[in-house]
Amino acid sequence: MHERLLRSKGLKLTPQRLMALKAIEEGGHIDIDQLHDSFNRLGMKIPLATLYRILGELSSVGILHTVTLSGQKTRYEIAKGDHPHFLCEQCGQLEDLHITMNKIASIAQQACIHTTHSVSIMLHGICQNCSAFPAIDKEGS
Amino acid sequence: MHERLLRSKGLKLTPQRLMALKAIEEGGHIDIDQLHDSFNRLGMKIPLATLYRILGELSSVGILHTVTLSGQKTRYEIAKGDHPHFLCEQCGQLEDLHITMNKIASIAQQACIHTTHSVSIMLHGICQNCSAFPAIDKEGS
DNA sequence: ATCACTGCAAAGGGTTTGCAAGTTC
DNA sequence: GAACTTGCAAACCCTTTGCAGTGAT
Repeated sequence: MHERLLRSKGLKLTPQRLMALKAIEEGGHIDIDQLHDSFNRLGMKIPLATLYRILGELSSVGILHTVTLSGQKTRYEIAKGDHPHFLCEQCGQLEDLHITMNKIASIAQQACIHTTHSVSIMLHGICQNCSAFPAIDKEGS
Repeated sequence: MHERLLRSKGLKLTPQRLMALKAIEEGGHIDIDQLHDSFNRLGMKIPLATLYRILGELSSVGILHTVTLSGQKTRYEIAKGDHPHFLCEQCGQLEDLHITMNKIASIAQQACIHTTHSVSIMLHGICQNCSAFPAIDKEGS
């Protein structure tokens, strides 16, 4: 399945690439360090430099999509079309919002005289989990 | 005017801060290098480190707003409430879109079960100027 | 005069690159 | 076997920080 993806882009199948795709698929929206940890947990040593290269390639061919966040590490997700995200300001978790971008884009487009190719929308707030347990510090003190 | 802003935040009036605010106000959405150039053009030498510090302070007290872009330098604008932006993929210019965020946010919110504090919306496309002169390369070859 | 701010230089962190060795097809 | 990919180390940003000197109130 990921094999098809890679082949379709003319990329060779390597364990590193397959593992990266698997981890990102399972992890949802993860940054490079979380990805690196996924490798380590399975005993697969991989240099960050290689991960950066893999993530860059997969992004540039459109297999991955990057979410750039102010002051935070870039998150990666399997590309599945534009959609809004919700970022929890407390725990940093990123969630997909299930709404077609068309609605939003069409409204934004009303104010925009240019040709729009894509729209990125990020909501910032506090997620349900953090609302329920506001004092819990994930990072540990 | 900028004097009031700084005073209201308990910040001292310095030529560097006033100049930064003036340049950002005039420049619209500029990055730190463009800001640095503004200083240089007027013969004001200033280290980047100081600019970073000034921009960080003014942002943290809410006088400035930062726009984080994937793969590009952060842009700064005078904070004037949330609003969508349009980023030209060709020339990189950033424009304000004049539409209330409420409309967009309310639609996005329909898909979002969490409390939302802010919304950032970025449209990506080709601006009018670049559509008219697609071959012109601002950077020079 | 005091506290805040700037300038300078050096450190820091994330990301990229060159090249040799190892893999995939 | 040819082309691509990985691993390693070093280089490269951009950004932050420590500290002494300067400036604002």
